[in-house]
Amino acid sequence: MPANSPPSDQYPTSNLHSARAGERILSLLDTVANAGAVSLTAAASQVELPTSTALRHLRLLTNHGYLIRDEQGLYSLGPALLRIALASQQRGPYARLINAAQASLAHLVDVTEESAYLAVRDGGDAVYIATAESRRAIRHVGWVGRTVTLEGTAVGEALLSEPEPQQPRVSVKTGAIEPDVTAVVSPICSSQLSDSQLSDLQQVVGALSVLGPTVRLSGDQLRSVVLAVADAATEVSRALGLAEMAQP
Amino acid sequence: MPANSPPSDQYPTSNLHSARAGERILSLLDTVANAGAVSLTAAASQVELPTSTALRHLRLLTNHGYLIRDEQGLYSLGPALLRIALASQQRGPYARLINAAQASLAHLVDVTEESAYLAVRDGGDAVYIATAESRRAIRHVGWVGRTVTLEGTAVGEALLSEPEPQQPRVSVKTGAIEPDVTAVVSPICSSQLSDSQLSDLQQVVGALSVLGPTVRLSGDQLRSVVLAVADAATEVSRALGLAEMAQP
DNA sequence: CAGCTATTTTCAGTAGTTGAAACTCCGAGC
DNA sequence: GCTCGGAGTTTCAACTACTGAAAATAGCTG
Repeated sequence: MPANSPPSDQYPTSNLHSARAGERILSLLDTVANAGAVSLTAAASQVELPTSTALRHLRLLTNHGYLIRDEQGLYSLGPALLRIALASQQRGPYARLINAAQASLAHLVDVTEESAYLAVRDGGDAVYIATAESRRAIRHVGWVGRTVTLEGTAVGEALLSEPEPQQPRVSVKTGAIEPDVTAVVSPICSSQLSDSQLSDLQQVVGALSVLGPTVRLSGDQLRSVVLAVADAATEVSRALGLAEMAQP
Repeated sequence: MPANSPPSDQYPTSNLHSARAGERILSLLDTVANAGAVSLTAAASQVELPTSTALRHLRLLTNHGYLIRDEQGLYSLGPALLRIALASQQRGPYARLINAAQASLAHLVDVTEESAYLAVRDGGDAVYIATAESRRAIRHVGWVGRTVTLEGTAVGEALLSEPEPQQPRVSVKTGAIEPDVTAVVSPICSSQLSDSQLSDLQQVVGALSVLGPTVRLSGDQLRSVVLAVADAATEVSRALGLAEMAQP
């Protein structure tokens, strides 16, 4: 439960007034997205607003197709939001990252026999945005679209780490989110080459995770997974760089 | 270009005040989604706002992760939207539809050798929300997340048609959106069984489209595609009904 | 360096937003 | 059938959060 993603640091939050109406609208949107389907009163109490105010905002969102209201009066995500979200998945700035990572995710599954994920930062959280699933009977599934805090997690460590393109650091954590699950994560760097000077300033743009039951991730097995993840991350970073050449 | 989706009819638009700030924020989101990557001034002029006002709203969206701003100052869709997209694909009200359709989409590709899409209504437009791609060298791709008008298109005809569960009507149109592309579309019905009385009132909830180059869609080939699409649509409608039984 | 354009900040006026309260609707219990 | 309670909707006066012109700043280009 990543909370109603509060203004989230990471961005300088230069405060020229605080936009109350807007904040509230976005909070409501978040609430509905997290809950799946909410009633007016539930949503209102969640964001601590009088129902009359909440109703007005929810109406706005509904009139624009961002939400829909079913016959029982429950709000859920609407087609307009889906449109934008899908557009972002296909053509947005993350599309290239997802493309570049897909092959490496599959390869990671082949080598490690555990599920592999791609994660990016969203404020103070990490979101898993793509996956390749392990083929074993017991496996880690269903985290695509989920968000976890950056604090005290392996993904967090990776996403917040300093960019080190050549020798990516690998983070390993056990039971940070769920008990008996071990995560092996390495950051993906992109060479944001600023046009003016060719000195490319590196930046961490995502992370590759391998997630599996702790019992299968220890000793030699763990060691080989760590190496595989490190390799995969460098591979993706490189692929990203090449893609950048091709399509500026 | 579906315009900055204006309050869009279809919804009763009960007007208790008009929420200016909110309207503008949503317009800006739409603008960025359509444009892909926009500068402040471009976005501002698009929605006809002074840059100072636009800046404030764009900041809000950025602070919440709905947009991101690259080093050149261009705005594009942010990670929060990705999160919502994936969540909605898994748990949202369209998840069931997407699930029910996935198999039929794949089957349609096998049978017709053309790309197949699933579309739903969004105000006065249709949005393509899922696809299975043809495996032929020349094929229709990349329309997921795209929106087309309902007027004069085959999808439009299907989505606006009266629900006829048993014998779904198939619409065929050539060159409505792009020249040399033919669309074959059939509506998907769901039996929204209202709890009180068991008389289920049918409703069109989506549409299956097969899209391909006109040269390959004529004569006998076209005839067989029409049949395939009709079958697939009934199949999905049926699957939806069953799913409803299982998970109320 | 001068001149341009894009972006950011400031600030006073006011129109847009707010929420308590009153009202309606609907289902449950008696 | 009538009453009660909770959820949703509407109203409206109060007020503050929003607005946008203008001025300041940053970033290019010749």
